[in-house]
Amino acid sequence: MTIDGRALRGDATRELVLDAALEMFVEQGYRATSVRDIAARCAMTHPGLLYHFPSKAALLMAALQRRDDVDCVDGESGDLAFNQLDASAVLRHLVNSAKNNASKRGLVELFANLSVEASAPDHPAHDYFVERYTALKATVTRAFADLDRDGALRQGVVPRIAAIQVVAAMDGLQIQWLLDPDTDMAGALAVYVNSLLKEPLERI
Amino acid sequence: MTIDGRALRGDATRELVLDAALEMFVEQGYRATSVRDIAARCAMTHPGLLYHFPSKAALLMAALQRRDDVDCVDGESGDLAFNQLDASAVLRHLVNSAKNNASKRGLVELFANLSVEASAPDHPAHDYFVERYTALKATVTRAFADLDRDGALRQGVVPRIAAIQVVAAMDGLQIQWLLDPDTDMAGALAVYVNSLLKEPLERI
DNA sequence: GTCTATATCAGGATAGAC
DNA sequence: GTCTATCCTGATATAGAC
Repeated sequence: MTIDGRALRGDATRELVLDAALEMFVEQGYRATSVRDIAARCAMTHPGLLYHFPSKAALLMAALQRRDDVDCVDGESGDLAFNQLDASAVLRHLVNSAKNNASKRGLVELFANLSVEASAPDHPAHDYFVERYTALKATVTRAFADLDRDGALRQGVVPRIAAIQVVAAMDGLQIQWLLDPDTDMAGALAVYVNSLLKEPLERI
Repeated sequence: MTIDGRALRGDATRELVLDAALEMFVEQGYRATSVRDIAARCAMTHPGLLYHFPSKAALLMAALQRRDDVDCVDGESGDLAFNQLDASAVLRHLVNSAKNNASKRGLVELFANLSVEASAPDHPAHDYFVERYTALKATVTRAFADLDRDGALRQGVVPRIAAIQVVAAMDGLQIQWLLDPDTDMAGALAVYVNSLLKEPLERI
Protein backbone atom coordinates (compact mmCIF):
# COMPACT_ATOMS: atom_id res chain seq x y z
CA MET A 1 0.00 0.00 0.00
CA THR A 2 1.57 3.26 -1.07
CA ILE A 3 0.47 6.84 -1.40
CA ASP A 4 2.75 9.27 -3.20
CA GLY A 5 5.28 6.52 -3.30
CA ARG A 6 5.66 6.34 0.47
CA ALA A 7 4.71 3.17 2.23
CA LEU A 8 1.92 3.64 4.68
CA ARG A 9 2.39 2.54 8.24
CA GLY A 10 0.29 -0.46 9.05
CA ASP A 11 -2.19 1.57 11.03
CA ALA A 12 -2.65 4.01 8.20
CA THR A 13 -3.53 1.18 5.84
CA ARG A 14 -5.98 -0.18 8.36
CA GLU A 15 -7.74 3.15 8.61
CA LEU A 16 -7.81 3.60 4.88
CA VAL A 17 -9.43 0.20 4.54
CA LEU A 18 -11.92 0.87 7.31
CA ASP A 19 -13.02 4.15 5.82
CA ALA A 20 -13.45 2.59 2.40
CA ALA A 21 -15.34 -0.33 3.88
CA LEU A 22 -17.76 1.86 5.79
CA GLU A 23 -18.34 4.02 2.75
CA MET A 24 -19.17 1.03 0.63
CA PHE A 25 -21.30 -0.66 3.26
CA VAL A 26 -23.22 2.59 3.43
CA GLU A 27 -23.54 2.90 -0.33
CA GLN A 28 -24.43 -0.67 -1.13
CA GLY A 29 -25.16 -2.44 2.14
CA TYR A 30 -23.05 -5.00 3.96
CA ARG A 31 -24.07 -8.08 2.06
CA ALA A 32 -23.95 -6.48 -1.37
CA THR A 33 -20.39 -5.29 -0.83
CA SER A 34 -17.66 -7.82 -1.44
CA VAL A 35 -14.21 -7.83 0.05
CA ARG A 36 -12.93 -7.54 -3.51
CA ASP A 37 -14.88 -4.31 -4.00
CA ILE A 38 -13.42 -2.77 -0.90
CA ALA A 39 -9.91 -3.90 -1.78
CA ALA A 40 -10.29 -2.44 -5.24
CA ARG A 41 -11.24 0.94 -3.86
CA CYS A 42 -8.09 0.84 -1.77
CA ALA A 43 -6.05 -0.15 -4.82
CA MET A 44 -5.27 -3.46 -3.18
CA THR A 45 -6.14 -7.04 -3.91
CA HIS A 46 -8.49 -8.84 -1.62
CA PRO A 47 -5.91 -11.14 -0.10
CA GLY A 48 -3.89 -8.04 0.66
CA LEU A 49 -6.83 -6.63 2.52
CA LEU A 50 -7.46 -9.86 4.36
CA TYR A 51 -3.98 -9.66 5.77
CA HIS A 52 -5.20 -6.78 7.90
CA PHE A 53 -8.61 -8.19 8.76
CA PRO A 54 -9.08 -11.91 8.98
CA SER A 55 -12.59 -11.94 7.58
CA LYS A 56 -15.31 -9.74 6.18
CA ALA A 57 -17.15 -10.00 9.47
CA ALA A 58 -14.14 -8.75 11.39
CA LEU A 59 -13.92 -5.88 8.94
CA LEU A 60 -17.54 -4.96 9.57
CA MET A 61 -17.04 -4.91 13.31
CA ALA A 62 -13.92 -2.80 13.05
CA ALA A 63 -15.68 -0.39 10.69
CA LEU A 64 -18.62 0.01 13.08
CA GLN A 65 -16.27 0.58 15.99
CA ARG A 66 -14.29 3.10 14.01
CA ARG A 67 -17.45 4.96 13.09
CA ASP A 68 -18.38 5.22 16.74
CA ASP A 69 -14.90 6.48 17.57
CA VAL A 70 -14.93 9.10 14.83
CA ASP A 71 -18.40 10.14 15.92
CA CYS A 72 -17.20 10.69 19.46
CA VAL A 73 -14.38 12.93 18.35
CA ASP A 74 -15.99 15.25 15.84
CA GLY A 75 -19.74 14.81 16.30
CA GLU A 76 -21.60 17.89 17.50
CA SER A 77 -22.59 15.89 20.52
CA GLY A 78 -20.82 12.64 20.00
CA ASP A 79 -22.01 9.38 21.43
CA LEU A 80 -19.32 9.36 24.06
CA ALA A 81 -20.77 12.54 25.44
CA PHE A 82 -24.30 11.34 24.78
CA ASN A 83 -24.78 9.48 28.02
CA GLN A 84 -23.46 12.48 29.91
CA LEU A 85 -25.92 14.99 28.54
CA ASP A 86 -28.65 16.28 30.78
CA ALA A 87 -32.12 14.85 30.39
CA SER A 88 -33.69 17.26 27.95
CA ALA A 89 -30.47 17.41 25.94
CA VAL A 90 -30.66 13.65 25.49
CA LEU A 91 -34.14 13.94 24.04
CA ARG A 92 -33.20 16.86 21.85
CA HIS A 93 -30.23 14.89 20.63
CA LEU A 94 -32.49 12.02 19.55
CA VAL A 95 -34.73 14.32 17.57
CA ASN A 96 -31.69 15.98 16.06
CA SER A 97 -30.28 12.64 15.03
CA ALA A 98 -33.52 11.85 13.28
CA LYS A 99 -33.26 15.16 11.47
CA ASN A 100 -29.65 14.58 10.43
CA ASN A 101 -30.31 11.03 9.38
CA ALA A 102 -32.64 12.28 6.70
CA SER A 103 -29.54 13.17 4.69
CA LYS A 104 -27.82 9.85 5.27
CA ARG A 105 -29.95 7.29 3.55
CA GLY A 106 -27.19 4.75 3.12
CA LEU A 107 -26.18 4.86 6.75
CA VAL A 108 -29.75 4.56 7.96
CA GLU A 109 -30.27 1.62 5.64
CA LEU A 110 -27.11 -0.05 6.85
CA PHE A 111 -28.01 0.23 10.51
CA ALA A 112 -31.62 -0.70 9.97
CA ASN A 113 -30.54 -3.75 8.05
CA LEU A 114 -27.89 -4.74 10.52
CA SER A 115 -30.13 -4.26 13.54
CA VAL A 116 -32.40 -6.96 12.21
CA GLU A 117 -29.77 -9.25 10.71
CA ALA A 118 -27.72 -9.02 13.88
CA SER A 119 -30.59 -10.24 16.00
CA ALA A 120 -29.44 -13.73 15.04
CA PRO A 121 -27.13 -14.80 17.85
CA ASP A 122 -24.47 -16.05 15.45
CA HIS A 123 -24.26 -12.84 13.46
CA PRO A 124 -20.86 -11.18 13.72
CA ALA A 125 -22.40 -7.92 14.91
CA HIS A 126 -24.83 -9.50 17.36
CA ASP A 127 -23.05 -8.43 20.52
CA TYR A 128 -22.39 -4.99 19.13
CA PHE A 129 -26.06 -4.33 18.54
CA VAL A 130 -27.27 -5.87 21.76
CA GLU A 131 -24.89 -3.66 23.67
CA ARG A 132 -25.74 -0.64 21.56
CA TYR A 133 -29.44 -0.94 22.34
CA THR A 134 -28.86 -1.71 25.98
CA ALA A 135 -26.77 1.41 26.36
CA LEU A 136 -29.18 3.56 24.39
CA LYS A 137 -32.19 2.42 26.41
CA ALA A 138 -30.31 2.92 29.66
CA THR A 139 -29.41 6.48 28.74
CA VAL A 140 -32.90 7.38 27.63
CA THR A 141 -34.45 5.69 30.67
CA ARG A 142 -32.22 7.74 32.93
CA ALA A 143 -33.19 10.90 31.08
CA PHE A 144 -36.88 10.20 31.63
CA ALA A 145 -36.23 9.25 35.24
CA ASP A 146 -34.51 12.59 35.80
CA LEU A 147 -37.40 14.42 34.19
CA ASP A 148 -39.76 12.43 36.36
CA ARG A 149 -37.89 13.48 39.48
CA ASP A 150 -38.29 17.08 38.35
CA GLY A 151 -42.00 16.51 37.82
CA ALA A 152 -41.67 17.18 34.11
CA LEU A 153 -43.34 13.98 32.89
CA ARG A 154 -47.01 13.71 32.17
CA GLN A 155 -48.98 11.69 34.59
CA GLY A 156 -48.70 7.95 34.14
CA VAL A 157 -45.54 8.03 32.04
CA VAL A 158 -43.11 5.33 33.20
CA PRO A 159 -39.48 6.15 32.36
CA ARG A 160 -38.45 2.65 31.35
CA ILE A 161 -41.46 2.15 29.08
CA ALA A 162 -41.16 5.62 27.63
CA ALA A 163 -37.55 4.90 26.72
CA ILE A 164 -38.50 1.67 24.98
CA GLN A 165 -41.20 3.47 23.06
CA VAL A 166 -39.01 6.35 21.99
CA VAL A 167 -36.28 4.04 20.76
CA ALA A 168 -38.90 1.98 18.95
CA ALA A 169 -40.35 5.10 17.37
CA MET A 170 -36.92 6.08 16.05
CA ASP A 171 -36.37 2.70 14.45
CA GLY A 172 -39.86 2.36 13.09
CA LEU A 173 -39.84 5.83 11.63
CA GLN A 174 -36.64 5.01 9.82
CA ILE A 175 -38.30 2.06 8.15
CA GLN A 176 -41.24 4.17 7.02
CA TRP A 177 -38.88 6.84 5.79
CA LEU A 178 -36.82 4.33 3.83
CA LEU A 179 -39.98 3.12 2.13
CA ASP A 180 -41.41 6.60 1.69
CA PRO A 181 -38.93 9.48 1.83
CA ASP A 182 -41.72 11.95 2.45
CA THR A 183 -42.09 10.63 5.98
CA ASP A 184 -41.15 13.30 8.50
CA MET A 185 -39.04 11.30 10.93
CA ALA A 186 -37.92 14.16 13.11
CA GLY A 187 -41.35 15.74 13.17
CA ALA A 188 -43.18 12.61 14.22
CA LEU A 189 -40.54 11.82 16.82
CA ALA A 190 -40.69 15.32 18.26
CA VAL A 191 -44.45 15.18 18.54
CA TYR A 192 -44.16 11.88 20.29
CA VAL A 193 -41.48 12.95 22.75
CA ASN A 194 -43.43 16.06 23.59
CA SER A 195 -46.54 14.02 24.23
CA LEU A 196 -44.70 12.45 27.14
CA LEU A 197 -43.77 15.78 28.72
CA LYS A 198 -45.80 18.40 30.52
CA GLU A 199 -43.97 21.18 28.73
CA PRO A 200 -42.74 20.69 25.16
CA LEU A 201 -39.00 20.69 24.55
CA GLU A 202 -37.55 23.97 23.43
CA ARG A 203 -35.62 24.41 20.21
CA ILE A 204 -36.51 21.29 18.32
CA MET B 1 -44.34 -34.38 -8.24
CA THR B 2 -46.35 -37.22 -6.79
CA ILE B 3 -48.13 -37.98 -3.56
CA ASP B 4 -49.31 -41.53 -2.96
CA GLY B 5 -48.39 -42.20 -6.53
CA ARG B 6 -50.95 -39.79 -7.90
CA ALA B 7 -49.73 -36.87 -9.88
CA LEU B 8 -50.66 -33.56 -8.33
CA ARG B 9 -52.55 -31.07 -10.36
CA GLY B 10 -50.43 -28.09 -11.24
CA ASP B 11 -52.06 -25.85 -8.70
CA ALA B 12 -51.45 -28.34 -5.93
CA THR B 13 -47.74 -28.40 -6.67
CA ARG B 14 -47.63 -24.64 -6.68
CA GLU B 15 -49.22 -24.49 -3.28
CA LEU B 16 -46.95 -27.15 -1.90
CA VAL B 17 -43.96 -25.18 -3.11
CA LEU B 18 -45.29 -21.91 -1.76
CA ASP B 19 -45.93 -23.34 1.68
CA ALA B 20 -42.48 -24.89 1.81
CA ALA B 21 -40.91 -21.65 0.61
CA LEU B 22 -42.65 -19.53 3.21
CA GLU B 23 -41.74 -21.98 5.95
CA MET B 24 -38.09 -21.87 5.00
CA PHE B 25 -37.98 -18.12 4.50
CA VAL B 26 -39.42 -17.88 7.99
CA GLU B 27 -36.94 -20.34 9.44
CA GLN B 28 -33.82 -19.06 7.77
CA GLY B 29 -34.62 -15.78 6.09
CA TYR B 30 -35.04 -15.03 2.41
CA ARG B 31 -31.42 -14.66 1.43
CA ALA B 32 -30.18 -17.61 3.45
CA THR B 33 -32.67 -19.93 1.78
CA SER B 34 -31.69 -21.22 -1.65
CA VAL B 35 -34.03 -22.38 -4.33
CA ARG B 36 -32.34 -25.75 -4.02
CA ASP B 37 -33.23 -25.94 -0.32
CA ILE B 38 -36.87 -25.30 -1.05
CA ALA B 39 -36.93 -27.76 -3.89
CA ALA B 40 -35.34 -30.41 -1.70
CA ARG B 41 -38.05 -30.01 0.93
CA CYS B 42 -40.59 -30.58 -1.81
CA ALA B 43 -38.66 -33.61 -3.00
CA MET B 44 -37.97 -31.90 -6.27
CA THR B 45 -34.91 -30.55 -8.01
CA HIS B 46 -34.51 -26.84 -8.37
CA PRO B 47 -35.08 -26.70 -12.10
CA GLY B 48 -38.28 -28.58 -11.45
CA LEU B 49 -39.32 -25.91 -9.03
CA LEU B 50 -38.30 -23.12 -11.37
CA TYR B 51 -40.69 -24.48 -13.92
CA HIS B 52 -43.47 -23.19 -11.69
CA PHE B 53 -41.85 -19.92 -10.67
CA PRO B 54 -39.49 -18.22 -13.06
CA SER B 55 -37.15 -16.90 -10.39
CA LYS B 56 -36.52 -16.87 -6.68
CA ALA B 57 -37.86 -13.34 -6.50
CA ALA B 58 -41.10 -14.39 -8.13
CA LEU B 59 -41.34 -17.19 -5.60
CA LEU B 60 -40.93 -14.75 -2.74
CA MET B 61 -43.65 -12.51 -4.04
CA ALA B 62 -46.04 -15.40 -4.57
CA ALA B 63 -45.31 -16.72 -1.07
CA LEU B 64 -46.03 -13.34 0.50
CA GLN B 65 -49.24 -13.04 -1.46
CA ARG B 66 -50.28 -16.52 -0.47
CA ARG B 67 -49.63 -15.77 3.17
CA ASP B 68 -51.89 -12.75 2.94
CA ASP B 69 -54.58 -14.84 1.28
CA VAL B 70 -54.40 -17.59 3.89
CA ASP B 71 -54.46 -14.98 6.61
CA CYS B 72 -57.65 -13.52 5.22
CA VAL B 73 -59.40 -16.84 5.20
CA ASP B 74 -58.54 -18.33 8.54
CA GLY B 75 -57.18 -15.45 10.62
CA GLU B 76 -59.25 -14.52 13.67
CA SER B 77 -59.63 -11.11 12.14
CA GLY B 78 -57.88 -11.51 8.85
CA ASP B 79 -56.30 -8.65 6.98
CA LEU B 80 -59.06 -8.52 4.45
CA ALA B 81 -61.45 -7.75 7.21
CA PHE B 82 -58.88 -5.58 8.93
CA ASN B 83 -59.69 -2.40 7.05
CA GLN B 84 -63.37 -2.96 7.71
CA LEU B 85 -63.12 -3.20 11.48
CA ASP B 86 -64.41 -0.36 13.57
CA ALA B 87 -61.92 2.07 15.00
CA SER B 88 -61.21 0.58 18.39
CA ALA B 89 -61.18 -2.93 16.92
CA VAL B 90 -58.42 -1.82 14.56
CA LEU B 91 -56.30 -0.70 17.49
CA ARG B 92 -57.06 -3.82 19.49
CA HIS B 93 -56.11 -5.89 16.47
CA LEU B 94 -52.72 -4.20 16.31
CA VAL B 95 -52.00 -4.93 19.95
CA ASN B 96 -53.19 -8.48 19.47
CA SER B 97 -50.92 -8.93 16.49
CA ALA B 98 -48.00 -7.82 18.60
CA LYS B 99 -49.00 -10.37 21.21
CA ASN B 100 -49.32 -13.17 18.69
CA ASN B 101 -46.09 -12.25 16.95
CA ALA B 102 -44.20 -13.05 20.13
CA SER B 103 -44.60 -16.71 19.21
CA LYS B 104 -43.51 -16.24 15.60
CA ARG B 105 -39.93 -15.19 15.74
CA GLY B 106 -39.08 -16.37 12.26
CA LEU B 107 -41.96 -14.56 10.66
CA VAL B 108 -41.21 -11.35 12.51
CA GLU B 109 -37.59 -11.60 11.47
CA LEU B 110 -38.56 -12.20 7.86
CA PHE B 111 -40.84 -9.21 7.65
CA ALA B 112 -38.50 -6.96 9.59
CA ASN B 113 -35.69 -7.92 7.28
CA LEU B 114 -37.72 -7.58 4.13
CA SER B 115 -39.19 -4.23 5.14
CA VAL B 116 -35.70 -2.80 5.16
CA GLU B 117 -34.25 -4.73 2.23
CA ALA B 118 -37.29 -3.91 0.15
CA SER B 119 -36.84 -0.20 0.63
CA ALA B 120 -34.41 -0.42 -2.28
CA PRO B 121 -36.50 0.42 -5.33
CA ASP B 122 -35.10 -2.49 -7.34
CA HIS B 123 -35.91 -5.11 -4.71
CA PRO B 124 -38.45 -7.67 -5.89
CA ALA B 125 -40.72 -6.99 -2.93
CA HIS B 126 -40.43 -3.20 -3.08
CA ASP B 127 -43.90 -2.51 -4.39
CA TYR B 128 -45.43 -5.07 -2.07
CA PHE B 129 -44.04 -3.39 1.02
CA VAL B 130 -44.74 0.15 -0.13
CA GLU B 131 -48.34 -0.80 -0.73
CA ARG B 132 -48.54 -2.76 2.52
CA TYR B 133 -47.45 0.24 4.56
CA THR B 134 -49.60 2.64 2.62
CA ALA B 135 -52.66 0.50 3.28
CA LEU B 136 -51.81 -0.04 6.93
CA LYS B 137 -51.27 3.63 7.59
CA ALA B 138 -54.47 4.51 5.78
CA THR B 139 -56.50 2.09 7.88
CA VAL B 140 -54.99 3.25 11.15
CA THR B 141 -55.35 6.89 10.17
CA ARG B 142 -59.02 6.34 9.46
CA ALA B 143 -59.42 4.61 12.81
CA PHE B 144 -57.95 7.57 14.65
CA ALA B 145 -59.99 9.97 12.55
CA ASP B 146 -63.15 8.13 13.55
CA LEU B 147 -62.14 8.24 17.19
CA ASP B 148 -61.41 11.92 16.80
CA ARG B 149 -64.88 12.53 15.40
CA ASP B 150 -66.27 10.77 18.48
CA GLY B 151 -64.17 12.96 20.73
CA ALA B 152 -62.21 9.96 21.98
CA LEU B 153 -58.72 11.27 21.21
CA ARG B 154 -56.68 13.20 23.69
CA GLN B 155 -56.26 16.83 22.92
CA GLY B 156 -53.65 17.61 20.30
CA VAL B 157 -53.53 14.11 18.82
CA VAL B 158 -53.50 14.29 15.02
CA PRO B 159 -54.84 11.12 13.37
CA ARG B 160 -52.33 10.96 10.54
CA ILE B 161 -49.35 11.49 12.84
CA ALA B 162 -50.70 9.11 15.44
CA ALA B 163 -51.01 6.42 12.78
CA ILE B 164 -47.43 6.92 11.67
CA GLN B 165 -46.27 6.73 15.26
CA VAL B 166 -48.23 3.59 16.08
CA VAL B 167 -46.97 1.79 13.00
CA ALA B 168 -43.44 2.93 13.84
CA ALA B 169 -43.83 1.69 17.39
CA MET B 170 -44.87 -1.74 16.14
CA ASP B 171 -41.85 -2.05 13.88
CA GLY B 172 -39.41 -0.62 16.37
CA LEU B 173 -40.64 -2.84 19.16
CA GLN B 174 -40.13 -5.84 16.94
CA ILE B 175 -36.50 -4.93 16.47
CA GLN B 176 -35.96 -4.55 20.20
CA TRP B 177 -37.74 -7.83 20.81
CA LEU B 178 -35.61 -9.63 18.24
CA LEU B 179 -32.50 -8.37 19.99
CA ASP B 180 -33.89 -8.95 23.47
CA PRO B 181 -36.77 -11.43 23.75
CA ASP B 182 -37.70 -10.06 27.18
CA THR B 183 -39.07 -6.95 25.52
CA ASP B 184 -42.82 -6.72 26.04
CA MET B 185 -43.98 -5.73 22.58
CA ALA B 186 -47.69 -5.90 23.20
CA GLY B 187 -47.44 -4.20 26.57
CA ALA B 188 -45.44 -1.25 25.34
CA LEU B 189 -47.68 -0.87 22.31
CA ALA B 190 -50.83 -0.97 24.42
CA VAL B 191 -49.48 1.67 26.77
CA TYR B 192 -48.66 3.81 23.80
CA VAL B 193 -52.00 3.42 22.06
CA ASN B 194 -53.81 4.20 25.28
CA SER B 195 -51.73 7.33 25.79
CA LEU B 196 -53.39 8.68 22.66
CA LEU B 197 -56.93 8.07 23.90
CA LYS B 198 -59.03 9.70 26.55
CA GLU B 199 -60.31 6.34 27.76
CA PRO B 200 -58.06 3.27 27.59
CA LEU B 201 -59.09 0.46 25.26
CA GLU B 202 -61.00 -2.35 26.87
CA ARG B 203 -59.85 -5.96 26.78
CA ILE B 204 -56.26 -5.63 25.73
C1' DG C 1 3.01 -5.98 4.04
C1' DT C 2 1.32 -7.06 -0.22
C1' DC C 3 0.81 -9.72 -4.33
C1' DT C 4 -0.43 -13.85 -7.74
C1' DA C 5 -2.66 -17.76 -8.10
C1' DT C 6 -5.73 -20.90 -6.68
C1' DA C 7 -8.94 -23.77 -3.88
C1' DT C 8 -13.45 -24.39 -2.69
C1' DC C 9 -17.96 -23.65 -2.50
C1' DA C 10 -22.72 -22.02 -3.38
C1' DG C 11 -25.82 -19.21 -5.65
C1' DG C 12 -29.39 -18.51 -9.67
C1' DA C 13 -30.56 -19.73 -14.01
C1' DT C 14 -30.95 -22.32 -18.63
C1' DA C 15 -30.88 -26.21 -22.29
C1' DG C 16 -32.61 -30.08 -23.58
C1' DA C 17 -33.90 -35.07 -22.63
C1' DC C 18 -37.78 -37.76 -21.01
C1' DG D 1 -44.08 -31.35 -15.35
C1' DT D 2 -39.89 -32.93 -13.96
C1' DC D 3 -35.33 -34.45 -14.52
C1' DT D 4 -29.90 -34.33 -15.53
C1' DA D 5 -26.29 -31.75 -16.63
C1' DT D 6 -24.15 -27.58 -17.04
C1' DC D 7 -23.04 -22.53 -17.18
C1' DC D 8 -21.82 -18.46 -15.13
C1' DT D 9 -21.02 -15.65 -11.56
C1' DG D 10 -19.25 -14.29 -7.33
C1' DA D 11 -18.33 -15.30 -2.58
C1' DT D 12 -14.58 -16.29 1.34
C1' DA D 13 -10.40 -17.92 2.19
C1' DT D 14 -5.52 -19.90 1.87
C1' DA D 15 -0.61 -20.98 0.15
C1' DG D 16 3.31 -19.31 -0.98
C1' DA D 17 6.25 -15.95 -3.78
C1' DC D 18 8.29 -11.37 -3.41
